[in-house]
Amino acid sequence: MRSFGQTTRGAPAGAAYLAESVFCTEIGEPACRRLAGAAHVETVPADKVLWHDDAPPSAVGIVVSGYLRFQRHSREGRRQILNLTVPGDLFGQESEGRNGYTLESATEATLCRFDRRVFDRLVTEDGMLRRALYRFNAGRLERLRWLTWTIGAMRPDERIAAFLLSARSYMPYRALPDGTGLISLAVARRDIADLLATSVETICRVFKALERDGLIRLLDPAHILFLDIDALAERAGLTDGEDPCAPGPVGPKPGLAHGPMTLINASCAGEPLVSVLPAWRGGRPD
Amino acid sequence: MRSFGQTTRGAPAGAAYLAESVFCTEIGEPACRRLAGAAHVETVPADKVLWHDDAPPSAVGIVVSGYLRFQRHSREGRRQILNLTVPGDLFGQESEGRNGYTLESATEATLCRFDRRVFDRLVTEDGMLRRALYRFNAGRLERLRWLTWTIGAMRPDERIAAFLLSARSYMPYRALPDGTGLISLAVARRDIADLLATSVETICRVFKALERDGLIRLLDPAHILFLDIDALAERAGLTDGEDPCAPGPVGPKPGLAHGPMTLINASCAGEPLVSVLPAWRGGRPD
DNA sequence: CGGATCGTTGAAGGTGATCAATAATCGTGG
DNA sequence: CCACGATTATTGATCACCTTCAACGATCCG
Repeated sequence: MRSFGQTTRGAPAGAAYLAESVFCTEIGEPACRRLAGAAHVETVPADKVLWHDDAPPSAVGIVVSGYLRFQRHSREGRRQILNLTVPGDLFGQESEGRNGYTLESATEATLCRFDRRVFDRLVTEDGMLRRALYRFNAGRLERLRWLTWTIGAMRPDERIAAFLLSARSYMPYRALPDGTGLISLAVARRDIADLLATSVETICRVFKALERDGLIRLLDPAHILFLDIDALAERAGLTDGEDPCAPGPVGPKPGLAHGPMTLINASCAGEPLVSVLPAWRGGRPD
Repeated sequence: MRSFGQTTRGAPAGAAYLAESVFCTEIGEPACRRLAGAAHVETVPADKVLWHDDAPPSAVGIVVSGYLRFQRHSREGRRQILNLTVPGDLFGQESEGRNGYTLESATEATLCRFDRRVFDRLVTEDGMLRRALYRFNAGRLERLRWLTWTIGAMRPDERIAAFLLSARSYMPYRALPDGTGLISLAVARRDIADLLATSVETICRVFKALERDGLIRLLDPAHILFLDIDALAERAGLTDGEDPCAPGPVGPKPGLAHGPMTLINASCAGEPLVSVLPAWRGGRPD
């Protein structure tokens, strides 16, 4: 199932993926049909560079599954992730600036790419597509505001709690009947750290602290059971229960617009959860 | 000259301001003329709330002079400024999210406001205006990326040095023939601190440290003389001399599009600079 | 002149990054 | 199947940095 290390290509079969995506319903029937002709599906391994600042942004498309990181490096090796591109998101439009940005895959990812010329021409012709792009950019801006706010005004432990809560809307998450919830952290610690402007060690420690206090339970490095979501929100600094925005899907219905994403297959009732979890095989949540 | 504490209104006289603004050349002749009819100029004192999240965003317009802060407060009193709206910028479009954002004047500011209904109608009708709005949003996003990167990956002293350099393009700045430069910090320490996610004390100390090292000279709290711009860039973490983006004007020619902004009236040659500086009368750079 | 705000300076203390070591897991190859 | 190296997650200890608290001086406004 995992075709690591090499890139699989699928030609216009991408139409199938496209048809059921939120993006397609956003841009309307005609644009979707014309785009489907110029689409092809591609699966890239983790940590693959999609483009950096000098390479022209030949890539436009939507993420079918997996996660991309839009980031910037400093000469001293420091890194800041500015956007986590999640399934359903559009990518390739970020290339406005000529700064040292890089777009990489954070996990193995399946992408539905469009030919850029076709895409650009369609943008000039189709008003509905333009409006959708406008909304996407507005969503990007709002997500970045959330991130900036979180990094600038929150302590690391608050950031991490807030991130966990927000991740419910764009990472495999299953609310269980007893009020708890099971989440699958799709990206590595390092990426979470560089997104939240902290260190992997701090993330570990905060996770353990949250577990000590009975807010979460660490099943394995990639799976966390939320035991007390309200207390978690308390930790995150928001007295109101719900997170406002956070790096989630940018579509019109954030939190619902998952697109093709496999949910965790967990038992429903009081059954021991660990037993139904796939052994953590590094290959991240399936 | 300073009508502090009360708000002065000027009716359609705003057309004059509008005509010479970058914004107007951006949106084209016809849109500009129609907008001028619905424009009126208003001068607000510092620290005036233009809107917060519950109040409908009745305000749309461009900043003629002065600075606005787009910010978010936490319950514990922490604040993060997410955008510094500078002369020439469009404001009032940020209101997408329903989060706890606030738009306030950071200094006394002169605004050219548009009737929102006229503006919205014009947006639906005029494609050139729409394209200009798109560019403005793209610029906003790029500026926020710079801020997020700076806060997340830089140390406080690096942030402050980078901020000083970037401020050259959107605050009163005068390059002097001998290679130095004189800048007028238009906003208070507190605002700089909350923009860069640090404290006013740290800003003071870093300023003093930069002065000790001969990079700058503190003339008075609002005026700084840049003595060694290259070394300043070095401190800012960028080995390349120039700052890439930073919170500057969002127009097509960042750094040049000052619009109506008074420059520092300083002597040109080796004359003592302090003598020509207006005594710092709290009222910020005129 | 008195109150308020802002900027500057000093001291202290906590916090989180950094370094270092161990454990666990995966991929490879035998 | 097992050994091996590489990568990642975890845990511990140390320390520098920066925030916080406090006090003072300067300026503005009444």
